[in-house]
Amino acid sequence: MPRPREFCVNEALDSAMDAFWKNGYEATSLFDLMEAMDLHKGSIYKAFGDKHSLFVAALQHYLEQAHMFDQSVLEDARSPREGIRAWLNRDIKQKCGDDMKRGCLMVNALTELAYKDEEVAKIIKTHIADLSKLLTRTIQQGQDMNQFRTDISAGELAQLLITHLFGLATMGKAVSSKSSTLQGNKNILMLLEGCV
Amino acid sequence: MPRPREFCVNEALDSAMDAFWKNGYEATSLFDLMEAMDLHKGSIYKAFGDKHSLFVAALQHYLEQAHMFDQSVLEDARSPREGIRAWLNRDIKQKCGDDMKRGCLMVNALTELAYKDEEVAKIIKTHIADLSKLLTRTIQQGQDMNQFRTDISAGELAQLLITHLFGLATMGKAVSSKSSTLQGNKNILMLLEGCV
DNA sequence: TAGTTTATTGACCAATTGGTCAATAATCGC
DNA sequence: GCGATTATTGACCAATTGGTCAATAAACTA
Repeated sequence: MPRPREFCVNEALDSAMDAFWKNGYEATSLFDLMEAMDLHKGSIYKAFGDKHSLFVAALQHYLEQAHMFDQSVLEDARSPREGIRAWLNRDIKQKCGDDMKRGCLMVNALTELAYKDEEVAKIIKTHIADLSKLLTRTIQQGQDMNQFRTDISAGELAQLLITHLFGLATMGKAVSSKSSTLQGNKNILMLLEGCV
Repeated sequence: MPRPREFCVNEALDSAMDAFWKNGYEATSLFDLMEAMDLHKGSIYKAFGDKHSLFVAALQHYLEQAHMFDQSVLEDARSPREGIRAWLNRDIKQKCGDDMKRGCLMVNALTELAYKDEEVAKIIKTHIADLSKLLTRTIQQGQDMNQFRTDISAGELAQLLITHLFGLATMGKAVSSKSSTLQGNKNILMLLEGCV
């Protein structure tokens, strides 16, 4: 009985995500969002609530995709070592173009908002914990197969990897070269292997 | 012959730096700055120019202090390995309290602004290059003294360390525990040492 | 076709934004 | 004390901010 929605919620969320991704939360105005989503103010408020709720929705949208990606990359690999390598290199071809400069939406949000925004902080903490579990499991398997050093626990190596990824997302905004990033990832893998 | 300034430029810059550090560039309003610096609008504009110029000045103020700190920590250490260890742990006592959540002003600025702000991006690129030189020199010395692995070049290890530090600055905003950070730094040092 | 329900639209709003400027005040050399 | 020079002050501004709402439109059911 109601009048149906004229736009696709998922597509609109994608567009909002892109806008926030490039310019951050504060610097993205409602006007920017209207342009990006191709919607009028009222429609945005009706469908997503206020600006902050929209941001949270876009962030969660992003994290869901990221989690699915992480999971499949790690689990579909031929070996734990291959999985970690693929996970590190992820979409390195695109990421080292201009896109590198927008970094990772989660890292951007963490940096810009975590200090004062508990809701965003909590969402990201949960995602980090999930990712940590995923990585720890893979590394554990790799240790069992003698692919990774065992003098540092799987959990701690996972933590190191996540910190490295966060660093990469930031570093890419200043210096983004495909070859140096690839080289860096290769080195990190060497460090993980230790003395065989 | 002129009327002298009533405030200390350095102190005012410190206060502006703190304000930007906590809340970022966009989210810090002129009003916030007026309160933090205890100055009227006109005085700020007369002394520092517009908001962006003030931010750049505060950032440079921060980076000068950081560079002096990095330099002294690395060069005053008893050995290269000790230097890197001290550099990693830096002010870890304060950093893991509530202060951890504000992260590093440079990393914050890079994340929030580099995508669209060439001036800020350039300043940070230069600082990273300087820091990289400093670290590379120390690591090189450590390699010569057999304190660090030599199968990865000093420059690449330095790059890895900087990426790790950037990651730490971000990670601290989500998960900041003194013990886990210390443990992580210990692990990174182990990785640098390789098989002796 | 009438009625119910929800979506779209754009005019509208108060508050805040970054920024300007003319009046005033303070210091110095003379 | 006078003039030159610069600092401080706060009133003022246009533009933009996030957000609301009443009118209109579209779909479905009955």
